[in-house]
Amino acid sequence: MDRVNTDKPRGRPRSFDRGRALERAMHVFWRQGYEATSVSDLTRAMGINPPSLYAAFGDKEQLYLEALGRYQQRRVESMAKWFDEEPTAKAAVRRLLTEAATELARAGAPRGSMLVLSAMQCSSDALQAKLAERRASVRAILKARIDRGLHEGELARGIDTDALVDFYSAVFQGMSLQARAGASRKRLLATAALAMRAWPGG
Amino acid sequence: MDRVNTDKPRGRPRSFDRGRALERAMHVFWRQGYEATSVSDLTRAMGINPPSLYAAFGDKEQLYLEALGRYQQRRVESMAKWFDEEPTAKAAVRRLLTEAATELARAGAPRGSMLVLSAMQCSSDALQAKLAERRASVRAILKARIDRGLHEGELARGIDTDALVDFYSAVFQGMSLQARAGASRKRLLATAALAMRAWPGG
DNA sequence: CACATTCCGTAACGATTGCTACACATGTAA
DNA sequence: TTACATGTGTAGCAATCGTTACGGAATGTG
Repeated sequence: MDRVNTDKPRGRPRSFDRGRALERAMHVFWRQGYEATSVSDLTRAMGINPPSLYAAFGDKEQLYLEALGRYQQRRVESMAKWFDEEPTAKAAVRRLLTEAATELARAGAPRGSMLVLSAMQCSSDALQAKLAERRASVRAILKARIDRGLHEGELARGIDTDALVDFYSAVFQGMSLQARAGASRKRLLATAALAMRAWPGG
Repeated sequence: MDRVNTDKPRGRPRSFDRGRALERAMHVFWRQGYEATSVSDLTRAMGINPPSLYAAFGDKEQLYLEALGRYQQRRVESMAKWFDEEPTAKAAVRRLLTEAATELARAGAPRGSMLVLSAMQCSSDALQAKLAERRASVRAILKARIDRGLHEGELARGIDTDALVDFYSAVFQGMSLQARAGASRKRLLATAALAMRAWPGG
């Protein structure tokens, strides 16, 4: 529903960069979570006043969902690339976890995955339901890659790929929390390496 | 500094059961987190009015810490028992994860570990620091049990027990988040079983 | 120029937040 | 009974919450 400005815009033009403002909002939400971020935190970080925020983004919840959407889009693109580059499901999962170790502990960005952290940083039931959908969509990408390994014969028939997805998702979520608590990239890599020992068939 | 009431109490006696009220507060905090729980949520659940809450527990933060302390104490006691009953470090870790699968998905209680969830449900830096200490103390118990296995020759010399502790902590944290998201006991058990495949030496 | 349209900044709305002043109730001690 | 000490309930504090009404500023169109 976003008009992409092919028509000539009428009225006073917006005096700030919408994308840049969204990026700033994303970082604030990522660092503090939905509930703990106030609209005045947002307006301060975005460099605009409340009416501009509401005109451009709807309300706090819509802004959060759009910010999370931007975060999720990038993560999904990265995952798709990694999964495509790696020849096997096992290598793909290893790649996911090792890249995660670097991303989750990156300096200059909030620690941990915004998507994982969002799970508990908000209490609205309506919002929680939407967040669950988004997490499910990321989970589905991982499951698709592992199932592909199954169909290609990399994994023995009868392997419970849902259980594998649960396990590696849990490891990723745990790494996310540990990154949040200050764990170094090196320690996250060690956890990722141990997790790969659980892959079927060694 | 709590006087244990061996002396005769003077003045009007408290008209509610402090322990029962604390228990109710614990459940509310556990379900909703620190930030998302308002004092009026607490007073409603505890069946008392704000002045009674403040007189008996200090303020919202102290009440949270005391409620979390009660939760933590029980968890620590359980862990100590399990770790003492199991003959090896590997069996102890397996026991921890399988018991966790049951506890985290127990009906009638909030899903997930209150201690794990607390990591991101509050934004005060001062509070975060105290929560980090508590998580560290639980982590230390696990590390002590694994190190015991090392000293008893169960684990090969040179094994990085810190890495093992990181890994199994991450798995526990991930299971906690998945329990929160609705994962069944059965699926949590499957994750626990996969995690045990990463134990050194199979 | 006027006009319509859209955005910006100020300023404030009602609701809720964590917390407490105050008057009264209820207990022990003299 | 009187004095003291403590808890309870009402009622409301200042601050902040998410949100918006309003008037003026900036643009395109006639």
